[in-house]
Amino acid sequence: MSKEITSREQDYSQWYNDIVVKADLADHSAVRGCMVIKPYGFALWENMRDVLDRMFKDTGHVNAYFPLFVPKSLFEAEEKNAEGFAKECAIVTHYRLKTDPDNKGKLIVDPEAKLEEELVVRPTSEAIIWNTYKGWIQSHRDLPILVNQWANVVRWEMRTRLFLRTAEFLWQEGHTAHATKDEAIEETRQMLNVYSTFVEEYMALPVIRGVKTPGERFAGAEDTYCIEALMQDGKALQAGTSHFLGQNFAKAFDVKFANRENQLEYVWATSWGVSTRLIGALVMAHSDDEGLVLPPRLAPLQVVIVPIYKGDEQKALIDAKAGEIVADLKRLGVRVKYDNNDNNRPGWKFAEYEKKGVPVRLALGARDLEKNMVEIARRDTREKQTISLEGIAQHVDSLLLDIQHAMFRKAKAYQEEHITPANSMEEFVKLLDEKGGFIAAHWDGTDETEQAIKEKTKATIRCIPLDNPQEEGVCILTGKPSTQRVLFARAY
RNA sequence: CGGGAAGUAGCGCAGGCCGGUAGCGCACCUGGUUUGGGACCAGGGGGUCGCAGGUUCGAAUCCUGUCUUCCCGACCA
Repeated sequence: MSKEITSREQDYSQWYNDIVVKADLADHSAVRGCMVIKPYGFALWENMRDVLDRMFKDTGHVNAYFPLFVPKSLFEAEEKNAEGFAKECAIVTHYRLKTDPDNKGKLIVDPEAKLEEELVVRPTSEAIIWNTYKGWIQSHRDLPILVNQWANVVRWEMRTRLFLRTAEFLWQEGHTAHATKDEAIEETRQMLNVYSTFVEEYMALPVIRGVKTPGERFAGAEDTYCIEALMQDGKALQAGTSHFLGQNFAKAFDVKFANRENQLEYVWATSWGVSTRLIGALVMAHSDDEGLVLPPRLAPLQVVIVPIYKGDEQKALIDAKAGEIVADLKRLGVRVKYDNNDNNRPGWKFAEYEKKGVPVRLALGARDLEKNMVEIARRDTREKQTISLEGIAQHVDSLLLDIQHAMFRKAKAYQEEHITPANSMEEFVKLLDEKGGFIAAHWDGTDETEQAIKEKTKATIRCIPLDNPQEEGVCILTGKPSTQRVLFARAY
């Protein structure tokens, strides 16, 4: 049992906080609700970012950068979007400080330096981007525009948690413009697929792809598609969203193009994003009471080699052998570290690298060397075995792939076990309290019913799955007819 | 933003009622012995007691304000 990490059983929230801090992913900062992402956590984000960036480029997108500040008049142009974010905006009202005449050495806001128009710190960039696109688009030949930006955004949250909900976070936001509705819808769905592929194949986390109900939809969107993942405590987490924005922003910012018949039409839009919240999902989906468990494809460090020796003579021999293994692994593209720091003993290193979620550990001692063997331990199952050093690099490389797949299968099995049908409110509440996970239930399709269920149970409709089977039934709350089950859950 | 708890060395905590030299464990530094699951011995360094005011001869301790974190609630496209 870890000395530093609260067990999941004892306190799931504290367990999560402990992992994030003790595995060196992030820390609280002096700014309320804002975190410092530490080098190890940022390395993880960089790996995620690099994979996603490649996937975006492979689907024809290019990167650009738009300002942090949005003039209030632009921000309010798309009314629904503005209203949706109004309550959580940070606003810049002044541009200068001055020395406090009554309190030497202190600064005050200079009342003379009030901005004529306030600047909203972007909670998302649709407004500034669509204002810009207006100047980029005249003809159908200018379309589509397929732009992504990697950026920070600010949402003034009341209650924050590292990675899951912070006042400032890092994300990418794709903003595309299209000549036709169908093409925009196709883009929205394509990016949803990019996200689900990334989360499943790289994060080893199965997701449900679906569409949000009007009540859960992005403000200003016609349709919000999402991927929903399940955490170990049975709560759902929205891992990514892709919005079909219709012509809402084109109309708000007057963005028209001349079609082939030289008639002016409003442009069709999408936006889509994933954030550092994915790191929170990764932690909560796979980790255990010993610490972080990382999927090999994203782990900053995939393999650590720990030497076990008595005296400098043994150490020199082990150093030499480990050097060969490191070189072989690097040739295979494996991210490996040989930790022969003499300040810590092997047991300490074992615990340390388990805490940090390194997928594979090799322990190499004098005894092993004599027999040409090595002890190999996998982080996901914590299994250990002693195997031959012959072909060790290839063995490790294929073990990394095994771990990647095993982590996905385990999470997939958990997800499948936690999608449960309910046919009455009693059953629904009992399942929520005792089992958690997604509950598939009939719903009459109204916002009122959705809200009523939320107030009663804290569960929300996470999504209506794509390709959802159609099935006659009655709403669990109102008894009105329904044609399909939707997925409810308590969520982050 | 409401209700509760907390903030003292890098980390975890004691001290606080009852004001009077700021402590313990881990970590850190030096030396030595060690090294197959979080080593041991000896010596040593490190603090504006979250911050700002106030009471007092004197404040970690009492009073007021404020900031940050955690838990519960409200909020969360």
